[in-house]
This record gives sequence, structure tokens and C-alpha cells, in this order.
Amino acid sequence: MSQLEREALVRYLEDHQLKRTRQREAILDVFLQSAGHVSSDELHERVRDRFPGIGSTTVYRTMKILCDAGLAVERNFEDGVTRYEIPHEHHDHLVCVRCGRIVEFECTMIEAAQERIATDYQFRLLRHRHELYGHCADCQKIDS
Amino acid sequence: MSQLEREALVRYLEDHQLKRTRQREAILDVFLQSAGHVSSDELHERVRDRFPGIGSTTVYRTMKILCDAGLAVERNFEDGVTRYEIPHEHHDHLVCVRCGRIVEFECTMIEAAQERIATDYQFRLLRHRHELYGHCADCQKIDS
DNA sequence: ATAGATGCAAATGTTTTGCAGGAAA
DNA sequence: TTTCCTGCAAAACATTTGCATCTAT
Repeated sequence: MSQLEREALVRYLEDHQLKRTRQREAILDVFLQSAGHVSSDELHERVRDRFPGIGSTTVYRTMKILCDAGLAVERNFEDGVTRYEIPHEHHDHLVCVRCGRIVEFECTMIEAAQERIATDYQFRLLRHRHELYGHCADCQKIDS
Repeated sequence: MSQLEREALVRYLEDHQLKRTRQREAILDVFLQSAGHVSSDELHERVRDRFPGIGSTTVYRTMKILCDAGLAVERNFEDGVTRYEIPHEHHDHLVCVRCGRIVEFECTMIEAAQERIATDYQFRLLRHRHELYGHCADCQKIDS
């Protein structure tokens, strides 16, 4: 498993005169096995299990490479930590401010509206950030 | 001018056993005179002109008070700096990634869609963040 | 052999906190 | 005179960078 991604990484490294190292492959593996939205710190902890002595610096640097290679996407929510997700079709996020749960949603109507707004203001749209913050179903139970 | 806000600040300070100081009033004044979306650092620079020796710590602490008092609203874009705006009707932002220009927009259709999405996922919506990043009309000219 | 990677320590940049001296009530 | 503020210095925190050493090619 994750064979395709590993090949993509090797290809990217070769194309950019970068070297194929155990650390980089281990980080890719751990990242692909981590469901959801992992932070550099979480990745560092998990890689460390099977690769003691690895520095957090290497995780930061490698995640940047994975993003450049199109194997990871960077996300920033309100807690000041950079998180990474496996690239897939466009979406935005609902974030529970109590438990930290992150749910993805997709809305073509909003996408269309964004395009229209950008056009209205003569902006050339590059990207957007759209996050809804609230309490998830489970966390609402605390109140009652 | 800014008489209403100054009175609101005085009232808030009294209600919370906080003291009315020259620094706090100066920071409120400078903030109200700063159009757009100012950072703590910009505010510090501007307050310093008429109040040499003021510390950045005081600006940070005072802006927090102004937010609590409902006289300022905190905003975070992609540059890692907290900015403040004067509260007014709900809106979101277009940000030019070249010149940093920030334009406000408002879209009731998107707001309605957000409510519907939150309901679909059983979230109790508290707030959201919605920013469009791109090149403004002026900055697009650089390309041609 | 050599370009590039690693990991430590130190630097960065923004914001927060501890604390001694200072001002408002 | 007591409580709250201020401003400095130091701490926090996530991330980046300098550098000597190590490793893939």
C-alpha cells in the first residue's frame, strides 16, 4: 500500500536533484497512515516510534517537500498549528471548537458565489479559506 | 469625534474595575483614526508618535480590552499577524496577496448556505472565517 | 568524491507573562 | 493606600536557519 505515492515521491526527488532518504520515506508512510488532519508535531511523534532520533526539523522540511510534490496539502485553522491532509477533491471545513473534530464539506453554490464576488471586485482569485466554527453534535450534549 | 466610543470605553472600564489611563484612551483614538485593518505593531508605531515610550505590551493588552468592550474586532489573515477593525455589519474579506490590500464583501447567499451546511452536519454554528485570496486589479497589471 | 540531508542549537517573529516601580481610584 | 497599570525583560510557541557532520549518489 501507498505504493503509488512512494513512487511519486521518488520521481519528484529524482526530478529535483533531491536525495531519497530513509527519513523522507518514513515520514511519507506515517503521513499516509494518519487519517484526517495531522500537525507536524503529531507526525514527528509518530515517525519517532519507528525512527528514534529523527529531528522535528526534518519533519518540517519533508512536509514542505511533500506539499511541493503534490502529495500533501497544508491547512491552517485557528490554533496556530499547520496541519496536513492527503490531497483530494476540493472542500472546506467545519471545526468543533470544543473537541477539535474536523469535518469536511463541499458546496458548489458557495464556490460559484466566490467566483462571482471576485469578478465583481476585479480580483483574480487564487485560493480561498472557508471554515465554519461551532460545536459538533457530541459536544452539544455537554450543555444539556 | 469618537466621543461615543470614548464614552463606551469609560463605561466598560468602570463596569469592570479597570482604570482609565492616558494610554488606553490614546490607543482607542489612534485605532479609530486608522482606517481599515491595522496590526498591533502598526498601532504601536502610531501611538508612539504622540506618546513616546509606550510599550507594545500595553497595545496588545489594550486591544484585547477594546475587543471585550465591543469596540474592536480581531481578524487573522494569512500573514500571522493579528489585525483589528472597527465593528460594523457582518462581512468577509478579499485579500490581495501582492500588495496586501483588504476589501470587504458581503453575501447573504453564502451566509444562508453556511447555516444549511452546519445544520446538515449537526453543528451549532458559532462563527466562521471566509477569505478570498488573489490579485487585485492594480496588481494584475504587473503581469501584462 | 561531492552535492545534498540531517539534527542540534540558535534565531525568528508575534504575542504573553513575571515583576518592580508608577499612576489612578 | 490600595488596586490596578505600565514597561521592561524574559518566556512561550511554532517554525526556520546556520552549521558541522553524515549519507546517498
